[in-house]
Amino acid sequence: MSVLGDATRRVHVLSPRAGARREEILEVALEVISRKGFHDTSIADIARGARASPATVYQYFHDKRDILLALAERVAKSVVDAMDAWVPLPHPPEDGASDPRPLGDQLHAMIDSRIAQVLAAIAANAAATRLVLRLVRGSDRQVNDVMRGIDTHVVGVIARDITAAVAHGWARPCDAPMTARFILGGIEKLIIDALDPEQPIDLDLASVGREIGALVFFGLAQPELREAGGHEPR
Amino acid sequence: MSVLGDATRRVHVLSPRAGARREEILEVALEVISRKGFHDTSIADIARGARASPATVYQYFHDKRDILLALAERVAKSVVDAMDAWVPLPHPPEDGASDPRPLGDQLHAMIDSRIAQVLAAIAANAAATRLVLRLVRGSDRQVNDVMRGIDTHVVGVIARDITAAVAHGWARPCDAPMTARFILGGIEKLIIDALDPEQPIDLDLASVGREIGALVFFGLAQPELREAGGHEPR
Amino acid sequence: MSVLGDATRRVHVLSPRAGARREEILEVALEVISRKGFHDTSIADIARGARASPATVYQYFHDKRDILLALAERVAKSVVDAMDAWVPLPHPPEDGASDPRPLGDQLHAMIDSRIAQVLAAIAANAAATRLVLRLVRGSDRQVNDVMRGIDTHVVGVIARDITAAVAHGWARPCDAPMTARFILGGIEKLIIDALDPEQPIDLDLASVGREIGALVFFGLAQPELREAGGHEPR
Amino acid sequence: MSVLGDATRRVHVLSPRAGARREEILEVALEVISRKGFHDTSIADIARGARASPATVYQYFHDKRDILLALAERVAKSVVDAMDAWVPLPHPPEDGASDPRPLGDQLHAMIDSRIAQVLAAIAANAAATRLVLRLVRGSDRQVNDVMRGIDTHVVGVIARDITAAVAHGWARPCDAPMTARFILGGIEKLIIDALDPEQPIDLDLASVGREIGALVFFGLAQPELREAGGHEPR
DNA sequence: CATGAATGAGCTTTCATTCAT
DNA sequence: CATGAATGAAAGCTCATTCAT
Repeated sequence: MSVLGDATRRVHVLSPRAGARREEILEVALEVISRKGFHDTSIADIARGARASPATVYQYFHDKRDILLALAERVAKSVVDAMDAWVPLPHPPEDGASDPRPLGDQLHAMIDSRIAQVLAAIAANAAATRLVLRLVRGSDRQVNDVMRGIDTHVVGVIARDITAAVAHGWARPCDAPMTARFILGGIEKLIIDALDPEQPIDLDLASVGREIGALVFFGLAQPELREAGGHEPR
Repeated sequence: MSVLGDATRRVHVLSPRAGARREEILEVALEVISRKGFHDTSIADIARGARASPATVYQYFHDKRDILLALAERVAKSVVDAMDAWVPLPHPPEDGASDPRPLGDQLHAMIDSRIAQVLAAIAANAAATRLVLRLVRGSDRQVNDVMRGIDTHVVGVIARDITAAVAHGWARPCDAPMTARFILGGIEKLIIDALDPEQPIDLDLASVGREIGALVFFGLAQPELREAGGHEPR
Repeated sequence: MSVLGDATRRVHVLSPRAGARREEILEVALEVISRKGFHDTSIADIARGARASPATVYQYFHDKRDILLALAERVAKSVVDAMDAWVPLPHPPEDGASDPRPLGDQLHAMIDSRIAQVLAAIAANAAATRLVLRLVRGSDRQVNDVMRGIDTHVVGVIARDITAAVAHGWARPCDAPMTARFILGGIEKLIIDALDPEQPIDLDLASVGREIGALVFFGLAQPELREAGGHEPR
Repeated sequence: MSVLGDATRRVHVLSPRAGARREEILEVALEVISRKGFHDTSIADIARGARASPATVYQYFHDKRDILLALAERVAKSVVDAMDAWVPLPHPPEDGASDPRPLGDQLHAMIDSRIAQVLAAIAANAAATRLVLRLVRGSDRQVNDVMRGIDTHVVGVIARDITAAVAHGWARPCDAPMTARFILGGIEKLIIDALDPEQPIDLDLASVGREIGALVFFGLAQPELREAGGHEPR
């Protein structure tokens, strides 16, 4: 059920030094592979980047594929950690207040903030994100599984938010997982563009958050909350 | 400005017979590459599929890359054609009517139908779609350009719809291109899943269209149209 | 049951030219491998010997191991053919004669001639023999099987001779397969020496035949035949 | 003239502790190499078996080849020792007796006993034997020399026996070295089969000794001794 | 136009061996 | 004395690409 594959495959427990070296190589691999793609990256490329010989790389990884897998698992772990961190957020906003307007505003603000958080996290890990977006539906079974795992996890968290909102009467009933997937896909698409090295559209994260937030808010909120939500988000 | 690269690269003007052979090879290439990926597909694979020798393939394509490019352009052309066909749709719905309710319904229905059209087109060209989704941000410059071209075109058409709707006062003001891109990304994500050969979620196109249509309608429609749009779309 | 593996593994039916090239490469491989051993022979070595590039070698053989296997099968075939050729020999010598002496002589002569034939055949195929003797109990399963097949076949033919001789009352009863194996081993040992490139004992085939022939004759013949068999063999 | 290479090559004089470690490593090496073959055994394999690191192995052996050489010399020493132990046996059997029958019997029994001894020794050192039989005509000059040395020594001992038997008038005149080599080869062949891990023919050492003993006895004994030798050997 | 044959270039991978700690 | 770490060197293998027929 875990998104991460078991790491017990690693030959031995690595000494601290060796662990650091391994990490270093992974860092380089992430950078190069996310830039050139897996197939166009040779072990020599990675070794060169880590100022080591190809043979050295093979002391830390069993395979070329093993590097990719380690990378995928690493990214998966960081994504899962990040998501788990913001899970507790959706507490019922201001139950004491009777005025519906603030509620709508609060909901809208909450959505905006979520989206902004995702965008910020992604912007901070451009290489990893690029890797993930390149790896989508690659040809390696195990890596695919890890990637699907990330996806499932993120979708799950978003869907849970939506389900909660529906349960609270804030959002209209809908197919939460499908909607979550749609929203995630939309966000990813915008990010792919922002990360495109050829055409660096200087994506203004704040405005993206506002636009998408509005779409999602109005698209999902119950009528009585909608009227209030249009003003001054964030 | 054209999405398609110029075809003057083609070695010679091909005789009708030869043109057919070329098409045949492309057909095979599309099938194999969309299934195994570009790097894991060898010229021999393609030649074998076309019951020809590798050398023969080189009489129709200059490069391995050239095959991919031709494929991309082919797909681009078909996408553009498809999009151009449904562009004329967004005529102002029932200008004569003064009742805002039908207008909301009509808008909602229109959105649903658009989405359904896209989904249907994609479902009918699974191989091409898989290819496109695998090719996203590949490492080849020219192919990238073509892919971006497709994207830009589709986004443009959607954005034009949105802009029109805003102009007509049906939709609230928004960043049309960004919103269009978001919507396209969402749809693509759902499709990626549906096409995943490992986990063939039998995607019910009708229900997808309804869900996404609702989200988009409520997300974009002006308040006075919204109340009416919730019923019986399609 | 056949000593030879099935040759259906070969990718396609080879054109005459290609068949010749393949044969040529095998020839070189036989020479080099029998001289340097399998592990110390690189594909480059073989390619060089055949005035081709390593890649060319791979057009005719799937593997490095495949070359060895083809070689083993080739040798197996030639050995089997050779053995089958002399099988018909052991017809009952001179049934009409009542004098036991000529019978002993004839038997002894027959044995000598058999041994001489084997030695001659081996001497004529020094490289193949060296290969076989180096390959004994190698680490490849399939090659091992082929080698064992050769062995079994040769032992079987010799054992049949012995069994026949026992049935005719010429030889004393004995464990024919074990005896056959012992004789074969003895002959092989002498050959190994003769082929040793370091210490080329100029093995006089005639004298070897006489010595071993005598040992075998006296070792197996029935008492009444023995007395006669000591003179003028061959 | 010694079968053993000179041991002066050893890097330093080893302390008793170190000598034991070296022995331990050799033990492991013998086991692994005899099982997998020299080329398919890595230093890491040996080190792992000895619970040491590859670097440690290099403190006891100069080379990978050096291990093999040490192993060969070790085996050579043990073989020579074993042979030397049974050399004194062929004392003239019962000179006082005038009856030729017991003499034939005794000779036959002696031969059987010799063969049985060899077989027993080999059965007790399966690994070493397997190693020797795999090493036959390998590609290393020095190792080859050692192996040839073993061979020469064993052949020499057997040949001396034969020569003595001829001198005593027990055996018919023959080419003793060649005959000795033939006999040794025959025995080796039977052993190779018995040790084949794929096809473990449960070789009954007693019956092998009897069969081969009879063949050798009848094959070599003078006519007047033969008649007597057929009964109850051993 | 088709293709059998050949290959240069390059890649992944292994392993004996060294050396600073 | 032991070893973790590093690597030079080489091997096997693949494949896009060319060319004479």
